[in-house]
Amino acid sequence: MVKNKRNQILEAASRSFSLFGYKGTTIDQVAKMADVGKGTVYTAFENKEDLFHAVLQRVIDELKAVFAEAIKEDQDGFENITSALDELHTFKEKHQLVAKLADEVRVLGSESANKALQQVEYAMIDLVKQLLIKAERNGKIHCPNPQATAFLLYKSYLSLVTEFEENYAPLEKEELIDIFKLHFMHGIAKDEA
Amino acid sequence: MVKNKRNQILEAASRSFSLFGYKGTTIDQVAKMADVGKGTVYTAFENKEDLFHAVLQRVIDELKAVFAEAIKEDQDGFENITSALDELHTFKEKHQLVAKLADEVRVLGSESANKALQQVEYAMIDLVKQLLIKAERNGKIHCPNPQATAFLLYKSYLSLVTEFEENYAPLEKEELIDIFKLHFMHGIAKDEA
Amino acid sequence: MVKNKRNQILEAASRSFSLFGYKGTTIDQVAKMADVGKGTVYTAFENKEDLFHAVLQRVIDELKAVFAEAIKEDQDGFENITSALDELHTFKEKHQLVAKLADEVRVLGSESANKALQQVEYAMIDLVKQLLIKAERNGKIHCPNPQATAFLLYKSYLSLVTEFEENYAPLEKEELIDIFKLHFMHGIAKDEA
Amino acid sequence: MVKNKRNQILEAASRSFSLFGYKGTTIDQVAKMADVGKGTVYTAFENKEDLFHAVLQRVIDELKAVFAEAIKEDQDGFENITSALDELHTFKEKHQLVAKLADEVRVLGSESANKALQQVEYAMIDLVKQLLIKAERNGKIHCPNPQATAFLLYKSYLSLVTEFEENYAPLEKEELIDIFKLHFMHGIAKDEA
DNA sequence: TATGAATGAGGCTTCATTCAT
DNA sequence: GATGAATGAAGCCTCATTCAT
Repeated sequence: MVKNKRNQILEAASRSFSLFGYKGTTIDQVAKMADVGKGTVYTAFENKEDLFHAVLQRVIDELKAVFAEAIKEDQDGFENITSALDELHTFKEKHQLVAKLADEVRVLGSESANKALQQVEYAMIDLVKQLLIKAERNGKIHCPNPQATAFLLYKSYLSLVTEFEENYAPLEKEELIDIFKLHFMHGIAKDEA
Repeated sequence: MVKNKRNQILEAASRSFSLFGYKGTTIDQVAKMADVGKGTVYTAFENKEDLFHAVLQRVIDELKAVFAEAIKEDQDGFENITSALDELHTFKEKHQLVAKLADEVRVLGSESANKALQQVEYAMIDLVKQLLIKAERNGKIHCPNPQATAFLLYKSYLSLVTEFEENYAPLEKEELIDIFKLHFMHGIAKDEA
Repeated sequence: MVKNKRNQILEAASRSFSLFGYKGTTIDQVAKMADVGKGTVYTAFENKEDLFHAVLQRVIDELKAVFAEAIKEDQDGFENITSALDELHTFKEKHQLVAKLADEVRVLGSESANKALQQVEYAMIDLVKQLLIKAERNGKIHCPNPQATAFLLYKSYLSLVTEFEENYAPLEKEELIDIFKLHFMHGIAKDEA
Repeated sequence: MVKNKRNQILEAASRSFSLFGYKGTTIDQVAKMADVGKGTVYTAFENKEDLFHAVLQRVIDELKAVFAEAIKEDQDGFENITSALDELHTFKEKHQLVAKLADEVRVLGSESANKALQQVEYAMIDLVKQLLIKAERNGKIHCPNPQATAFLLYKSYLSLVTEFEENYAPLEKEELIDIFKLHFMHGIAKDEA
């Protein structure tokens, strides 16, 4: 069962990278967590970086799929940020992993891993951008720099579901959506000068 | 001149940690960049972690000082986000370093370094929070969850001056301020339903 | 063959510790002498001290075994120092190693190694003491301070087979026994024949 | 005061070598204990080994002097082992240092240090040997192998005042003498009283 | 194909020694 | 002459990777 072992390893690596980061993950760890021999890791993957790459790719693919779904369903263009975030939120853990790996990659950054990771981010941010553009065309929002807005939305979401939860307070999904509505949709200024 | 060599090393370490991260930085590297012998690093610092800690502390202290200034000058309470960001922006590089180190620490996190870093973030986010609360009392803004808002403002700022610039486009200070005004002060919704 | 490599290393370490002492022995040395890679040493032993400990333990165990034999065979109680020394002498090299390691341990003494080493010495000296006490009860010898006598016998034996041989003259087994008979038997014998 | 500093260092090194051994003694340690700068050690001594050598030499010289005295006073030839040991015992600490250094030297043994140390031992053992020979000529003792006997006497003395005291029980001078009388005098005396 | 014992490059740290002040 | 900051060789240990079974 080639695929089976490979998946065990991928799963274990995913968990380990997420918990301990790239340098903090040893092949021994992964092998043990996957319940396979150390050598087996090297029959399934070229080397540590290749394994990292594969973990990344899997997350990327899953997230892309979610977004492909999301964009199909959203016909009105960002009208209901609520449901979009709702959808997004079902993959909170995946995003948390992405955030962790992004840290890693920024820090240790083998070029290739970096590229792979940026691919996800680009894809997701670009998707948000498309939604924003559509929404503006529909006259729903005012958004002169959709690139920056999309970037901010995505990054803010990540920050909230990773660090904020960790260091300040856990957030219910409703609170999370409220925060987004407040800040991005409406703004905090009381009387708009 | 004790302080001189120590500062050379601190400076070099700062650059190296910023570029390659904690694990990615070797003492040999630092020594070479500081143009001192490897052993010299160990006359100035107990060990690698101590050096890291010192780099962190220096940034922390500088940032704390900036913020102490900033809060004094802002008498109206967040009225002019413009000038606040302006002030903040003079320390862009320091923040970029903090962001990098924060990644490191989150990933490799020796407890002590982690504590030190959170201290800065707490301090800065708390400071923003105070400004927000004051502004709300003055009726300038509507802000039901100042903690979250402060967190978002700080993190968004960091994201923009680090990753956004790196991956998408460099931002002029004016653009940066515009982005903040647009998103946080006013919001992007055209007619608020 | 796990035990095989482990034994190669143990053997090599034994020789190296014996020749160059603890500090004077490098892991590289041991690895080279054992004809294994440096890393292999660390698959078999936790660290250098652990290796030292293991070497010590092996000698200890061997010597304990010899003594267990010796005491069984001596039914008359130290009557025939000749045969006792004879027996003992078959492990001359081991004792020489113990002496060397004892020097090391006294000098560099990690507590644990020290404990281990004293265990052997205590065991062996105590055994001699028991023999002395038995012999005295049987009226064979006069020995008011068996502790001191046992200590002296053991240490003298060690000195003779290590330093004396090294610095003055090699000793035939018969000479060694003669020396002991002369100095200690005649000294401690109650009725002088 | 050249001699003064040099003596401070010699004194400090003596203590440190005695306490921590050769490898266990750092030049920093010695400098601190001598209350001089580290560099000063190198103005007074060529290098660490030279310092060690000097410490050794000083002990050697002192002990030689004691023995020179001892042999003059003993006109009867080993008749009164009591008074000989008595004399010897006033230099117990020196002997303990010699024992410690001897361990060191055996372990780390630079040839030169080894030679130096053996010189003391040779000198002292030889002196004992002369006494033994004289005593035998006078018909006081029976001693077919004075070399070995002298060696044993000296080593036994050292063992008793170092290890035995440390590990078993402190010895009063009287006890020590009794032990020697018991083991060696009665053993080697021709006519057993 | 799966395994894990074996490997060695590379990193941190210590400390004897030098040299500018 | 005295000093101690600076140095780098050398030692211990980790871990990605290989290879014989």
